[in-house]
Amino acid sequence: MPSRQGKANTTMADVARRAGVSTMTVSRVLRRPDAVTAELRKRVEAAIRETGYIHNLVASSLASQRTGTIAVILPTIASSMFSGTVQGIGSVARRYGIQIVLAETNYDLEEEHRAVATLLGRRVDGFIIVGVHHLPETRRILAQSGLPVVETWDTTRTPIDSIVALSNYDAAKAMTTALFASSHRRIAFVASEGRDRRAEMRRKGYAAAAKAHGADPIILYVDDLRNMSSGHEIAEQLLRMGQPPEAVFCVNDVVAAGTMLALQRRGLSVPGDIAVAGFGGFDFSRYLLPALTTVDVPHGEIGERAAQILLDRIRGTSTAPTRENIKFTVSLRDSTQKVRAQDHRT
Amino acid sequence: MPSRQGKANTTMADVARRAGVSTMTVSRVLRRPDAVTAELRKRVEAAIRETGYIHNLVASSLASQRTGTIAVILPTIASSMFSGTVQGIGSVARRYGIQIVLAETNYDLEEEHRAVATLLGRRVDGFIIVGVHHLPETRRILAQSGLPVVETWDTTRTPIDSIVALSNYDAAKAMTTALFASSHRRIAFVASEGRDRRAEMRRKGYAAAAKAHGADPIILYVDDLRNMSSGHEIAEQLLRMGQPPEAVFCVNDVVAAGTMLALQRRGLSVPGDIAVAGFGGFDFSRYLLPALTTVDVPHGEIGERAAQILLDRIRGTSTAPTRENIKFTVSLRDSTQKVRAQDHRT
DNA sequence: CCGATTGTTGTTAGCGCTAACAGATAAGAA
DNA sequence: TTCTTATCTGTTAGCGCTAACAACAATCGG
Repeated sequence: MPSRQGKANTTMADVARRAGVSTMTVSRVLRRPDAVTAELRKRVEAAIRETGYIHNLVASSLASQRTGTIAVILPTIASSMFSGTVQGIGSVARRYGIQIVLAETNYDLEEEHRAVATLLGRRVDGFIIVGVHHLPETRRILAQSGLPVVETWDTTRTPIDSIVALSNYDAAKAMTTALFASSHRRIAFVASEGRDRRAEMRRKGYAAAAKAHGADPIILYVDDLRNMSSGHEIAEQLLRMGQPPEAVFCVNDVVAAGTMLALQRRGLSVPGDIAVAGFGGFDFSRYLLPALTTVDVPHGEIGERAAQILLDRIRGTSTAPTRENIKFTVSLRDSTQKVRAQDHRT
Repeated sequence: MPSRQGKANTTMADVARRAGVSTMTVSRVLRRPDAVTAELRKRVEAAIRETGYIHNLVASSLASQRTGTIAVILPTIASSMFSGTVQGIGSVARRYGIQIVLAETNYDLEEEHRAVATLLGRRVDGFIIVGVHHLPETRRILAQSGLPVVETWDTTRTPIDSIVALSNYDAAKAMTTALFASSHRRIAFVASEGRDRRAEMRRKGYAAAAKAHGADPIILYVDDLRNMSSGHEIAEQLLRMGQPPEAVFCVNDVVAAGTMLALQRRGLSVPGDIAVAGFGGFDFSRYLLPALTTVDVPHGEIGERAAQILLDRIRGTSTAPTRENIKFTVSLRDSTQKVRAQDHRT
């Protein structure tokens, strides 16, 4: 019977015919070249070249029950927030010839669920998910699928499967403590109302450290944690306060940079008038003027470890859930050190 | 015969049996719900819920010869360079229920070729590719596949298929001319030796404008156009020059920001001592201090138009190659002076 | 009241590939 | 030599779904 499409694509059978072998041999040349004698391999490879054959991975996936892809589910791909993580994942995945499929949730659990469901439908071989907070329904379908899952960038006692854990709480607490140690006394925190659990944990870590130092937490809220424009809102709020804080610890480096620039734009000196700290150790932070104090997180390492754990589980090298804790570093730089403050010009 | 895997997944047949219909009806409920009577649809939907069935899109793709995915091929996904474009594509794709698969080339044509080949193997329904310069072999397999292709972020008289064109040459020329118009006389350009054609075109546009104003082009080279650290190299080079230029036009905003901050760090004033301009209109540029003069490009619009054109072609709404020209704007801001923006068209 | 039209559901035959196993051949052991 | 054993290639039977068409029921105009 003729093709349903009428437009005949080159298939493995065409290659096999041309090389005078079975399709199975062509398949082997493509997937495990060592399993075929050099002579046959050469003939098949020539036939592939001559016919312009392209291995149909859709059919291959269906037959082999493996797609050779892993899903990476992020709150956001647009901002630079997780690009280091993605790169780390990519470097490992490339080594194993595994493809990555990226999905974005916009910090929305419903969207996350939809992404997971779709990717299960596409039969990815495993999941790396940023965050540990999911809909019960999401946990259910993931567990039911039996696929390996690595959660990351947060910590929990009850991961779905494996976890590359980072304690945002501890990290924010450490930064706050360090700020107190550099003799800042009134320290505010910039947070957002909302659905980002990692941001919440940072706020709590800050509040705990503040209380431990006998200080009342001062929390400023902004809408968008991904945009430097939030810095203007912060600056306004700070200037409106009767007794502004000496230091502002922002939930991430983007907001911190925005805040610092907005303050400077209004003629204030950082850290002279107000010190500013961020979170995340984004690449640009060290180049700002003054260089931004931040909680350095090894973005690439998080991705690499998550990918390695996932791939070990996919390949069956590892069979038990793994937990790995990621270390952070409080990097005190000029934006909070009064000593080396530099003058600044608009 | 038992499953080859031993582990029986819920299939459409299970759902059909439970709902007392044929698999075809289940398939219809999933793909074109209107084509099924409400009564049957409800029964099938209930059966899907009860069994926890997940539509196997791999099998679906193989049978229907459509994957419902499009490939987006970018030089880099990590930097913020193309995140606006991706977002634009995403907003359109979501509307049509189409998934995006992202691939990264690292500005390497060989890598681009590998990405295209793999994605052809995954039987994506179409391609959006940043750039118009490809290996002949890449053009060949794309053309041979018969799939719609939209190239973008550059311009050419011989696109593979459709194009959302931006003239980097004209844009850089316009910026350079604008800088001359604001009475800068010695204007340098920051470029990279290398494989990025869009960067090359900007350099040429700059050089053309410089010559048109009777000035000798001054070109500074850096290695990495994606990293703010390049700014330090530039600052060093500038300071080492006997007669430094009055303005530096950087190939993109990241390098421009890095340069500006590196100059300021060395105690120079921008624009007082040296004016700095960028290219791309990245979000952060307006928040810098001073705000960065840049060539504003409608990132989101590029993505939206490319996606719209591609999807029209996939759906057969449009059958002929389309060309669309994207407008850019020279946004003169404080880093060079204070004048109004002007419009141009590629 | 009947053939034609429209709308809905089922049947059949693959989509293009690979797992599992069988068969063939060469190499090594007894 | 004969019997393993190891290595390579081919055969068979799906993987789970949907396009195309057939079958059937409902609706309609004359």
